[in-house]
Amino acid sequence: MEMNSPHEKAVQAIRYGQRCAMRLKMRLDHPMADGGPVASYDLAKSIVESFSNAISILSAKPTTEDDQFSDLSSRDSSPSPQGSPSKKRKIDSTDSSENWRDDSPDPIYYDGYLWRKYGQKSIKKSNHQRSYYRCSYNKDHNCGATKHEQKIKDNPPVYRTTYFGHHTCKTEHNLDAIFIAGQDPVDDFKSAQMIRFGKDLTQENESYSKGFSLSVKHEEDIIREQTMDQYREITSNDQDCQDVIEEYLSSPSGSYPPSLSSGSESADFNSDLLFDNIDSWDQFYFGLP
DNA sequence: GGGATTTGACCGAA
DNA sequence: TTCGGTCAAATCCC
Repeated sequence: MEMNSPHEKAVQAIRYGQRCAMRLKMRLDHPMADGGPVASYDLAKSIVESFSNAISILSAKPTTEDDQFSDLSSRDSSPSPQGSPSKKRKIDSTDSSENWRDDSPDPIYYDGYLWRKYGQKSIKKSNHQRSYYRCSYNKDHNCGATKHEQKIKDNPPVYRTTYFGHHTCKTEHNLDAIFIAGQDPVDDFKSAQMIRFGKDLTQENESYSKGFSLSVKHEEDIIREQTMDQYREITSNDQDCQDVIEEYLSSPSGSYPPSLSSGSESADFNSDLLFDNIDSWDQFYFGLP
């Protein structure tokens, strides 16, 4: 599948979100109609994901040195410390290859691993404190992975997370597998595909230890709440939704979007998802079987 | 009560 | 001596 420029990818992501928003709007306007098997929550999830990905793509500026160290992944595109090394940079080429840094507009709430905070320090040359974390399995599995996180810019906010060491716990609690299973067909989307929502994670949790599952479930709930907040904001913009609905209704076939016509790009987004199974969106983004 | 976080103390490197 | 990383007791929260 040949991908287009980052700008075109962002447009495709936005269009996809627009289609999902349109369908959600239709469902809200006509709650008694058969809206298909896809849950409204899943539609909202896809909307948020697609817009987040568009933002991530458009925010990337690989021209400056600082940005070359940035993987503009947010909490809804959290990094896999070892999952996508191509998107990260070594801090020091002479140092161990396990050191990575990651910049994000938000603190990284979830990056595929569980961390326990063990310290916080004021840094001389910074107005912001640095927080120190080590892997929660530091003792259980003798995992030596650590990271520290610090706000390095105020406006716009940039949080820098620096990772150290290997996750020796990874083989037994490999949440990363959820994130990096299979190869994503669109490389530039990798940096924005780290969140896992709802039932998929819940199903995965069943295979983990009790405590681990509870911790992950907690983060999942946080993410779900954040998504629902964004969902409410989206659906509150009624005029914009109405414009989309009108565009949809004006389409002779009723299919969406009427303007998604440039051939190859429509193939990259599974429009069937809008009327069938939202899980295929996960397959598209996360490469899940 | 137990696990997670906070925060001042401690320590080593520069 | 300063600074950054870690320790560990105190505290918080479920």
